[in-house]
Amino acid sequence: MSVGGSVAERAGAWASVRDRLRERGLRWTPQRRLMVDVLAQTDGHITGAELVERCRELDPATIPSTVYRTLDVLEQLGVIRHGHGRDGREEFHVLPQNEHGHLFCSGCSGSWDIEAPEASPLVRALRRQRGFAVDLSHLTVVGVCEDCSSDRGVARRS
Amino acid sequence: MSVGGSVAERAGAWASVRDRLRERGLRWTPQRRLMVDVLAQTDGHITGAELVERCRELDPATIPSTVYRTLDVLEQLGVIRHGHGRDGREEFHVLPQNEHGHLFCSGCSGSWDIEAPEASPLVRALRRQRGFAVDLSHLTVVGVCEDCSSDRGVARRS
DNA sequence: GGTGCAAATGCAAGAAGTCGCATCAGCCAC
DNA sequence: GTGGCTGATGCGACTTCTTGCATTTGCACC
Repeated sequence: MSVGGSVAERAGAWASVRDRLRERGLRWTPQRRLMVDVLAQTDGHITGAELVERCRELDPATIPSTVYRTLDVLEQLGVIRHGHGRDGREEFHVLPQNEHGHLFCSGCSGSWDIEAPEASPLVRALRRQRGFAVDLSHLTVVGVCEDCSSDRGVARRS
Repeated sequence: MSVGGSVAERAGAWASVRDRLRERGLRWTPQRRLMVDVLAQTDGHITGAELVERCRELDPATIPSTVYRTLDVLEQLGVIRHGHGRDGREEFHVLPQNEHGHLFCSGCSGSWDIEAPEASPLVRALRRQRGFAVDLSHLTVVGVCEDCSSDRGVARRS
């Protein structure tokens, strides 16, 4: 499920999608090929709506429900991982190498990654006290960043 | 912004909404009165859709956009606070006394509260390292609970 | 009790998904 | 190369909000 970091390894991960689908009795269709092409050119994050739009640029016949269903399948293969952004909308991490969460500022709408070491106090505490295994890629922490709190307490919708 | 915990204090908090609105030049309308009535009978959490439905039971003429707009206003008064549930849908904490976050299990869809002490390792770390002020009421941690991880790794949509 | 202005409402259209179902088409076996 | 099984697609309807705009109405002032 973990995928390497070099350009070649990333390309390999995408190239293997076709075979990984077939191994599971799933199919390699033109629509899925298009989506994989688009995702292979994407770094970091993408929302469902953005992906639909980019696919439509290449093939205007793209249907949203197909895109969302294929995203579910690709998530099962581990090549993407979904989370929820600051407004609760779905967001996908492409080729999640190092699982990470997100920090959102409700003042300036800024966004930062939270790497595993930074989250580990919480992750460890929850595991120890509740036996709960946190899905870090799914973690979104909302609050106010340093810059915004020194400005003033703007409380925008998040 | 913080509201007491006894029944009388809670009732008082709701009763004061009318005057708190007027103080700000805002209005007390039949629609808002209805919503406050419904919320006053609500413990803990409610989603926007649930609230719309309950209001409609009492007044079938209830319009969703009015409800959502009023929720924004009530949040500014501090009597509710919004967050995002496991599926990213909006969820409101009614009369937030002790700010808390949520833990969701993607296996069994179970939900637990995270109180401040439990989250404090993360909150403190982010404040110290980044000057970031976490909004705890907005925190939703997704993962797999003890029971589900001992069963097997069911990976349902979250 | 009336008047006027700004706030709220109602309505309609739109965004972002989600779901059920009939049809289509990969792909495995022959 | 063909056929058939089953997974995938396309489509339409629905959910949950969100936003713009015309109309209504609360309420402060006279």
